Amino acid sequence: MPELPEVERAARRIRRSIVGREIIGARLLHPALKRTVTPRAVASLRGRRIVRVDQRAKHQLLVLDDGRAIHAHFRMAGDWAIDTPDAALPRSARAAIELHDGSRLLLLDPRALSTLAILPQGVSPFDDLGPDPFSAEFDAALAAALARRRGPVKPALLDQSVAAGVGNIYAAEALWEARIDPRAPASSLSPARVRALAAAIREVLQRGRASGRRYREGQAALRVYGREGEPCPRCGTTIARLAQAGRSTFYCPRCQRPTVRRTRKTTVRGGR
DNA sequence: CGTATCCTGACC
DNA sequence: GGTCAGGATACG
Repeated sequence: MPELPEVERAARRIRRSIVGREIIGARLLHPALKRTVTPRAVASLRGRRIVRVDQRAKHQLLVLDDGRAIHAHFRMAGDWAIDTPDAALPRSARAAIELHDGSRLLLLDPRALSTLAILPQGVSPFDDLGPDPFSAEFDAALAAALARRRGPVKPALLDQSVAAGVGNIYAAEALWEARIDPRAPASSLSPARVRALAAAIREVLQRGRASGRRYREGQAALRVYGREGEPCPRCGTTIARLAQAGRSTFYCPRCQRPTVRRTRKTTVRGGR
C-alpha cells in the first residue's frame, strides 16, 4: 500500500499510540529481517522509550530515548498495525514490538520486502533524500536535477535524490498532468515543462493525501495508472503502457508527446 | 543507463 | 505455470 500519502498516514496513525511508550520486547518474524538486524540489536530495544516518530518521503524513524532510532521502510507492501500481544499474529506480520501499555506494534508486509534497521544516534536516512516536492527549493532543484540526467524523465522521477517521496503511480500521474512523454529525455524538457511537472507532482500527491483511502486501479483519483486500454480522460485516446527500468508506466500517446510542436507556420503552445 | 534481485500473493 | 505488483539497490 505505500506511496507517500500512505506512509504519511501510517506514521501519523502509530504516532498517537506509540510515542511516549516504553518497549518491553521486540521480535522479528521473518528470516529476511533476521538477516539484517542482529538479535543483539533487537534485544537492546527493551526498556527504551519511543520519543517521537519522524517521517520524510517514504522513510520512518521511531526515535528512541537513547538517541538511536528504528528505521522502517515499507517498500512495496508494508504497513503498521496496532493490536495486543495476546491477539493472533496475522500471516503478514514481519516484526512485533510490545509496549509497556499493553499494546503491540506490528510491521505487516505480505511480500516481506519491508526493511527495518536500528540506527545509531546521528545517522539518518533523510540525509540521502532530494528535495521535498512541497519545499520552496523544489522547482529549481528539480530543474537542475533533470537537466543533468541523460535518461528518460520517468525513471529520473523515481530517483529519491531527485524528488523525495515520488513513487511509480504518482510519477505516471504527474507526467500525464504535465503532458510529458515518460520516455522524453529528462534534459530535453523546457523550463516551462519542468515547472508544470513540479506543480503536477504536488497536485497528484495532494490529491492522494485528500483521497484518504487507499487507491486502487480503477479508482477515479487515478487518471492513467492501471488504465491500459481505457480512454484518456482528457482526449479519449486509448491509454498505453510500457516498461521502463522494470516498472510499468501508463500514459496517453496523444496528450503526452515528446515535444508538442507543430511545423505549420508557428510553434503552437501546449494549450488545449 | 537498464536489469536482476529481494519476497509473497493474486490473477490469467 | 507464468506474470505482475505502490521500492530500492547491486551490478554490468
